Amino acid sequence: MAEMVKKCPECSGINLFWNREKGEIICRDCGLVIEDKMVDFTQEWREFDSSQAETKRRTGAPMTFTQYDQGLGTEVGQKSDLFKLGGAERNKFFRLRKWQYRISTAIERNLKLALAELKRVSSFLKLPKSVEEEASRIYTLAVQRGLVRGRSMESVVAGALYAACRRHEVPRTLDELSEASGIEKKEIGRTYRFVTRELGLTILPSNPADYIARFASALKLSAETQSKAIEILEKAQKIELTSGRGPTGIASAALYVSALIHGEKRTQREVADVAGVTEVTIRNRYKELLEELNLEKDIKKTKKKKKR
DNA sequence: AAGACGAAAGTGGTTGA
DNA sequence: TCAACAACTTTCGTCTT
Repeated sequence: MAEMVKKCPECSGINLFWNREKGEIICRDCGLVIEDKMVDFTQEWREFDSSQAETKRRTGAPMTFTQYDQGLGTEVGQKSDLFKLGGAERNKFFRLRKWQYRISTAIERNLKLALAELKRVSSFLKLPKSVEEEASRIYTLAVQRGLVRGRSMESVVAGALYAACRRHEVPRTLDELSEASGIEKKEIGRTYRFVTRELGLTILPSNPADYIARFASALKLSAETQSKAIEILEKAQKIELTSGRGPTGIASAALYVSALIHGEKRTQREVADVAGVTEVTIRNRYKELLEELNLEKDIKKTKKKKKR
């Protein structure tokens, strides 16, 4: 009995990702959340002032970084504490509370705006919830360390998202982030580097294989072609053809070759557009792949097959 | 005619003195 | 801080299918 392979109902991709913590199954190709056990009936979470917080905030809320203070706030004292204090102490108390209020409202305001923007960009790119959560966490940390100062809020948001994508092995290119957020590519790259360095986030160099699934589905290539492309990538990595080169270029070249081998030819132009690189780059990588992995025979084989 | 190929010049980013 | 450098892009002419 053949086991049923789960497919994404949206794009029928097979590259599904099970996020155990959140109980979600996510399609890595199109970002669709396929199974989400926690049906979300929650009310609108935004609070506009502390009185609304009283009515809108629910006790026992899950701690989340998409909420500006992770759903948990700290305040300097309550009025009832005042009875315990003397005059000088009392003044100090008010001063502290005033400052606390000022600082927290400034950060709060920033976070509310930023997280709204973050959600917008995230949903535009159809990113899974787990990535959005991670990005929110990164952004929150960045704000707390004052890393946003001197930079536009949007660019830090984009940088945080970019970092979160890489950490969750669902990389998006800088171009995609740029399109979604309206921030220049180099600006995103800069804030991304800055933020990750300052926060000491370790980011693995992105793996070309992570791009394959998404590019392949955009080009409507078969699953066999996909796995062949990944196979090629692995070989290429072993002989260190991949180091130092842009991961998208390598991924697209591998995909291009693999499509040729399986007789599902796509033009260099098509692959280049999807991957966000130029034909020239594909050609260069493609040439290297052919030379180093002697794949010519595989391609010739499929050509002969076609003639018959 | 379209796609593939390759050369040449330009760009943005990294590295090492 | 500056220059050398590698990767990648843009542009354009030529070859192949």
